[in-house]
Amino acid sequence: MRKKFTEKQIYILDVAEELIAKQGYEGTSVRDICSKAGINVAMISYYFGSKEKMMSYLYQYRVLKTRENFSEFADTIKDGKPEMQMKEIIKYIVGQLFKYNYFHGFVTQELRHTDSVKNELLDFYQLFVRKLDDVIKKGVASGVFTFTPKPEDVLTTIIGSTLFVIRNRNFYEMYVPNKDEETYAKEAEKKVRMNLLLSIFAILGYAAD
Amino acid sequence: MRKKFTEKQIYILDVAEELIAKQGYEGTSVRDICSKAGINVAMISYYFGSKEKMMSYLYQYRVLKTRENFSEFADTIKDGKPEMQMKEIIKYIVGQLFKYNYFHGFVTQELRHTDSVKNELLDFYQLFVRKLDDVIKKGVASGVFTFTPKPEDVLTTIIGSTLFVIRNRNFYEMYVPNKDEETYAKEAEKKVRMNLLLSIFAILGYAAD
Amino acid sequence: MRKKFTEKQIYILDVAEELIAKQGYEGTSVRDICSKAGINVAMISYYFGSKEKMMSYLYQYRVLKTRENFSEFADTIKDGKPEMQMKEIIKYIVGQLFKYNYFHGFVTQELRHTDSVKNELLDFYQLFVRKLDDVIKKGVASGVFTFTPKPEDVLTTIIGSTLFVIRNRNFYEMYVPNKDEETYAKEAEKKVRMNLLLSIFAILGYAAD
Amino acid sequence: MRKKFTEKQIYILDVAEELIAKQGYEGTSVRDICSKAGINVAMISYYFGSKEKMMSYLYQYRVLKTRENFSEFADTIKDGKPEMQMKEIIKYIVGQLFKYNYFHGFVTQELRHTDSVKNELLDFYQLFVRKLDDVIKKGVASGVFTFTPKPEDVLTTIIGSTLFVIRNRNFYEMYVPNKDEETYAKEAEKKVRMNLLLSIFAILGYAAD
DNA sequence: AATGAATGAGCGTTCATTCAT
DNA sequence: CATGAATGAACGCTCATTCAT
Repeated sequence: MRKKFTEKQIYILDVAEELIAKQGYEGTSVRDICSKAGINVAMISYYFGSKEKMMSYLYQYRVLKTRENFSEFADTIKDGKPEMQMKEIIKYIVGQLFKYNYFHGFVTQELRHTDSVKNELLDFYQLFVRKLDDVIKKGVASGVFTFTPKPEDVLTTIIGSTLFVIRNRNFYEMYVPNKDEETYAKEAEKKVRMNLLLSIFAILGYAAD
Repeated sequence: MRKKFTEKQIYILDVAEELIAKQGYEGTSVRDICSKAGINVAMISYYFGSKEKMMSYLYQYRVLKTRENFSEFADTIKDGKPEMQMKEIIKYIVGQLFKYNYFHGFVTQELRHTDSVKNELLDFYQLFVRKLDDVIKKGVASGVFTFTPKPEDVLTTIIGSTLFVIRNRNFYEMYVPNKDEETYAKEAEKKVRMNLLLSIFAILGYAAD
Repeated sequence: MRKKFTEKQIYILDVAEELIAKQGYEGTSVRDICSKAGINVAMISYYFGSKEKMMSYLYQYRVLKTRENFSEFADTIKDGKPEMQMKEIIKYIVGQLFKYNYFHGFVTQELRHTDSVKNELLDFYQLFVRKLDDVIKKGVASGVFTFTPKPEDVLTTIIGSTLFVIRNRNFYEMYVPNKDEETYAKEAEKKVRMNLLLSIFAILGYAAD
Repeated sequence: MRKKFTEKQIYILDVAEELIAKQGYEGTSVRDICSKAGINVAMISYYFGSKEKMMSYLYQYRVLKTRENFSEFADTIKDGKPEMQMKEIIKYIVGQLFKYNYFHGFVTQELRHTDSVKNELLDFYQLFVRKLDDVIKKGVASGVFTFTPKPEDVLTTIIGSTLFVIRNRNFYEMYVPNKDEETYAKEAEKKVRMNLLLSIFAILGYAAD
């Protein structure tokens, strides 16, 4: 059963997420979070039980939101052609990772502690895998795709490449025209998306006509 | 000029690397490291000056080793055909990441502190970019490759996908036949390598004959 | 503007002062102070920020108190005759040094660190110098004193002699009749005061009639 | 029985004395001393047994030297008139304190630990007390002095005033014409000596004619 | 006779958490 | 419901000292 969060709790989770993504879980003290959030140091234990539980709730909360979001998204593309669906999925995943990079930045790094929680991420990834599987199969059946790469590998390429770009900004920005804080993210996102589109459509043996 | 390390220092760095990769820099105490290494708590300050300097040395040491290793590798493939070279590069990078995943697991996460050090990593990545660029251009010139994807994007796909697999074992192991501790790594490495080969050769428009 | 201290802070400062006067700043650990005060080791950082800042506050606090105290004292003698005033000043300074010897015991020894703080002590000493100057000049003008020794030298003799007695108890107690813990201080104070009265009135060429 | 010191030990003691006088006993680490002396960190334990014992030896050594020195001095004045002797004693004590202020600067501050050692200082002070007593009595007998102040009080005034000046340089230098590092000490010494001469001859009721 | 590697204890400080209000 | 004072444990580090050579 999942926890319902109050507005204040959500606010704290947002602050915590940002700091933790920047500084790491251990590198972010409860005092940091509370100070930035303008609340009492005792509040995190008070609201969430402990720092670690807060982390768990933060995780839960973001997964929940992302699931809901993905459902909505899946709906919007359900009637499209496979190649369009694939293109939209790539765009969606890349976009979400860039938008919530705070979250995804720590999700695989900081959750060393809570194994239970990892299963939720698993379920979540499998949502994507299943969706990709559908699209690939449908495309192959309709003849628009030639090959059938494993959906988990396609997902791996999408998420892996995007996270690498996000986490290695000082590397990737050398190849991105605009480097100022505001536009970099947009340019980088575009570049990695283009790369993934080419790469994945190539491996699918997409026969554009 | 770079520091030379004694055997004992290297031993400590190895222990530290493993723990830090698992638990993060802040999550790994000096006491943890010394306890696991069977040495006195004072030794890290004694040998390296401080925990942070140790981190820097660890980084330096591993980059140094990897550079040397890459030079040797580059030599062994310098006379091959482009498609063979590309295949070997992919195999090499994936293999190195799996072998030294301890190191690469934290390299982009834990080095928030030392900007100077990031530049070394940058130089290092650019070694790969240049090599990939050479190979792609040569392949296109000789007609074996049809397209010219950006080398930085190819590198991004290779490293990103591999790290994702390494860091999300509990996801990827669902699609890997053997899951026991010993053989998993080997199987996962093979799977991700195959995926990358297909993916990158597809995007290169490789015309096998 | 100066910091206001809570009762608990003042209590800790008192404990710290006593220990530091006995054992020196470096020789007194935070654990010593907290243990004697019956509080947690974290409290000194908690209340004062750090051990060093605590030292600074301790100094500030005592100077403040002593200044206030001196103002009151100066008022009580302002209408007396110069010889009476001089006598009272000597009595007052000696008395204060004996009473707050903990503080004066370290004031010139332990404040190697904080130059800023030394200026406050300087101002403080100059208060005495000015007052002594007034009294001497008035006494000479009225004919009750014959000579005009420098006020800074008079102060030097008063404070120097008294501190020497306080700090070299095992020397001075040989010449003091009662040596038990309770009465020694009183006897020693009386003896040094008598010596200073004789000495300073002699140098002033005091013509008693 | 007293220890005999080798040249190297004396050298180390000299270095230690200077540092300890500046920074205090606790504020001076064995590493500081050894580093400044250009010797191995283990040497202090090796030569003296421990840091604390070294301190004790340092003390012993300086007292020994000062005793010998005083004997020589006492000889040179033994045939003079009491007023000349008194003048020379004051000059001698003040001079010694200024010359060996390193030593005297910590003698009453840092020897909190070693009670045994304090007795030696006691003996030493009593040498002065006896000498002063002789001179005073002789002067009174010969009619050149009128009063008989206690010799321990005279000594207290001499040592106390001088040490105060040495330890509170930033106070006293306000009243000293030359303040540069080289000449300050000389000027301050002269000023405090003049003050003591006036003060003590006044209290002795010295009838110059 | 002297070294330098290594130790264990203790340092000042910060941590997440608790508790009385 | 929320606070802020207070806690004990752990942190990275430096200390005087020891020990094998």
